[in-house]
Amino acid sequence: MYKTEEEFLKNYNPKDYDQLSMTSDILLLSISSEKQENYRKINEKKLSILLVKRNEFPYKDKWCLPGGFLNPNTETLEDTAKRILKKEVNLENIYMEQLYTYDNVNRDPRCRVVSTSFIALVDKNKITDKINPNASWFNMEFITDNDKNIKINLDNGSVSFKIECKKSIDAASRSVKYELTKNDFIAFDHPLIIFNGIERVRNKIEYTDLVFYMMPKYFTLGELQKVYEAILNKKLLEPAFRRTIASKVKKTNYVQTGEGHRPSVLFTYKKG
Amino acid sequence: MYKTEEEFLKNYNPKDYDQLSMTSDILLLSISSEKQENYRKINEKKLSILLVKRNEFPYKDKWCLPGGFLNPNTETLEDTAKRILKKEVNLENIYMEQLYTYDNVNRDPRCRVVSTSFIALVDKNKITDKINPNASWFNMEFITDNDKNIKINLDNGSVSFKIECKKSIDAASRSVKYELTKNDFIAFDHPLIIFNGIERVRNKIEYTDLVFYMMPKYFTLGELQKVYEAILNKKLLEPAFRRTIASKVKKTNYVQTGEGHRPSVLFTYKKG
DNA sequence: TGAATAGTGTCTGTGAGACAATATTAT
DNA sequence: ATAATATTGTCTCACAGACACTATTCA
Repeated sequence: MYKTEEEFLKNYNPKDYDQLSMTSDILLLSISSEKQENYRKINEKKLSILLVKRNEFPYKDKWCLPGGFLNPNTETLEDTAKRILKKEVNLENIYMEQLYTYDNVNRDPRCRVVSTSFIALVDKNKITDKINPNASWFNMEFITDNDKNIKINLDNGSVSFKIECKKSIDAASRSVKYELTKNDFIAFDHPLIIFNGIERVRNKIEYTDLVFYMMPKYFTLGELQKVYEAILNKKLLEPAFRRTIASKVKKTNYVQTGEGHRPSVLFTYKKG
Repeated sequence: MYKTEEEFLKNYNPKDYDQLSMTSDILLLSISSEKQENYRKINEKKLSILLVKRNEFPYKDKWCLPGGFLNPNTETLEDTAKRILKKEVNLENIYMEQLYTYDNVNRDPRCRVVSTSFIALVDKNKITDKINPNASWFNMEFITDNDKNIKINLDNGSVSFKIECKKSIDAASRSVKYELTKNDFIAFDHPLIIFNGIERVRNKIEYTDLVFYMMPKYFTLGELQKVYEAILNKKLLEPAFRRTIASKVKKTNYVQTGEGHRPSVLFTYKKG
């Protein structure tokens, strides 16, 4: 055929083959802090995610993860994700990691679309203005402690709905598969991305410092523990928690007062 | 614009937007067993990977991972990977998991190609005939114990070459990045896939049963330990290894004899 | 004063690291 | 007999789970 690579490349036309579109979808996670009626009680912590209400076909009026099409000429998938986040919540330089690539043949009714998903973590307090009016934070509540049937309630203050799935774990590879059993409000296969992303974060906060991307600069160990508990959806023992977290935090000279109980020392994240 | 989703979809033409091509690349791993001169010595175990010699542009005459273009109309990326494996090594129903999606804008000189990579594990003994003549198993040798600069020697009996990289670990997320420092023989960004894949397998054999996909039906605990050591690139203590592996294996009534030392009991994989 | 959280002490059991000792084979 | 591996015993140390105890604040 061709004698040199240059010659080959000059004659190569990608349009001779079937092509496809790709999107980046972002699971943006943060922590909500809900004031309690009882002044003594500590603020409740919940994991929350950003959803966007679609005002175009397909899945018009359903909620979905922020996402958008890759520009194949200029962008990496992470570039796309960053561009979308900038647009939706006006945020830059936040933590992001690739989650998984979703590629069911019929996952998008428009055409063949393969989507690479990303997990992004942020301290919600940093987001103040210029959030897309169609975007909204939903607090997550894990309804079941059951490890097989996972029920999640999503609530943004005015809308509330549930997604449910059956989780199965392959014995040998420990890889997790989710079979969606309930979903009336979320578009595409995005519920699966949510389930998988939470799984990833749950695993990783046990052996990484990922939580701190969602924490404010100063926090108490009690708050930090509540955040762990919200993500893992289980109670932790205080002494054990403090022992294991000790190497990751640094005590400050500040304390948090005015709360009807012994004031707690404020800590910051200690790298390394 | 459109009043119904059907109407919208009828008028939607993906060709109005820039599209791209995708490939699946497969890191097929197995274990080699090398006879020693000394009849008493146990067979040496090495991790080995399948590479294919390219006989077309681009990267003509270089080696690469088995891979191929996704057919966007019919296939998932895993379907593509399976089709390729069937073609290259005539194997079906082997273990496979998605590794990572590689999407540098210029990673392929032909056009924009995003590649999703898969890890596949197999017991090499099952592969006997009908292997693609351009494909070849390369034994891997980790030259440095250094955790930052990773040097891997690849050898298929007639060709031998090295790939090297600098590994850096993000403190907070524990995510690993590789910067390629030496590679003269492997096409595309496939060395990165190799480094990442080995990392994944190393992590996962510690808490999953993945090794057994690469083991024959019957094996001794000594062999199994050698396999772990080959993958992890470090010596393990025997009593500790046996304690931890105990729940995953089942003793049989067979022993392996004829080897100049106390015969060892043959074990099989025990699920659950 | 008391409700509520903050923070510390310590006992126990599990499991990995380390080293030692014994067992069995082909040449 | 010996080299080489197979297999088991056991001591120690680190660390998580569990529970108990003390400290401090504001209404």
